[in-house]
Amino acid sequence: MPELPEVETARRAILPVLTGRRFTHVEILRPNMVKDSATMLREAIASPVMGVDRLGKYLFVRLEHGWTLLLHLKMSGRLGLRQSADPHLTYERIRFTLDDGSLLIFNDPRTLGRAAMHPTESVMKLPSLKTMGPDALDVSEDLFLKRLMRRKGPIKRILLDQSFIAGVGNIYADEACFLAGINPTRDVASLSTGERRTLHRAVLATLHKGIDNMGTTFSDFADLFGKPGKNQHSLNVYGRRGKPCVMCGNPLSSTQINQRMTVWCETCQH
DNA sequence: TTCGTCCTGGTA
DNA sequence: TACCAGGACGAA
Repeated sequence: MPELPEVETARRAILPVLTGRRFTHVEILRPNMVKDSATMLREAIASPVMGVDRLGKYLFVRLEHGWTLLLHLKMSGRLGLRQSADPHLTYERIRFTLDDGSLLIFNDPRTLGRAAMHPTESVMKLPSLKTMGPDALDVSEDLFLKRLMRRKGPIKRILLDQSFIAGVGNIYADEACFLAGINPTRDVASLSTGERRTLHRAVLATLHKGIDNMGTTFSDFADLFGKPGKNQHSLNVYGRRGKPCVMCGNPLSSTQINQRMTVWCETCQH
């Protein structure tokens, strides 16, 4: 599931490939993934690429002439690069042809991913973006404490809320809580200042480790050339419900928060 | 605030 | 064959 580290890994991979190039063609194999912006996508796509930015889990491919190609990988999307003669990837949904003949592929088995073209000047006014909080990697301790002040409800739910900080998803939320030694079901209002600081450090450390490991791969995520990340080997709680805690050996607990599987250790997280 | 929906491959 | 995974959005 692409979260901030997977999206950042993708951004770093496509940045040198796309910058200065131009798309010559876009082939939309799944219209539901571009919704109503197919026409604009086809018309604006030929503008040269100036760069690739990221905010939370969104990628912004900056094009000349005031256009931004917005990509969200959602659950199972990944970007791939191949030559036209290479075999197809298994779930190719959108193919972007580059002016050197290579293909940037939006691969997505579940087709929940989205691609859209918007004028750069108004892209941040989109409903999904204008309420978004700061990127998790850019949040200082002071800002984290300040933004946490007004919040209540289970800590896990706050971490998943993209209007709080952007980029944390189910995997890294559970891992950050484990690293902080904080029970993800606890009401955020009950956290001491010290615990809030610890949680902030844990969120950053968890995300940076994910990036250093080139993302977490179960079945879907891989880099541009199909190489999987290796962060899945570093996970302490995600996907390990009922299994022994890596710290104390007691079986890990689980519950649903925000309809998301949440796993933690009753002994090590308070 | 909570729940359903979009989607479909993988697994039990 | 039924169920599960889940990010974001929209409806109740």
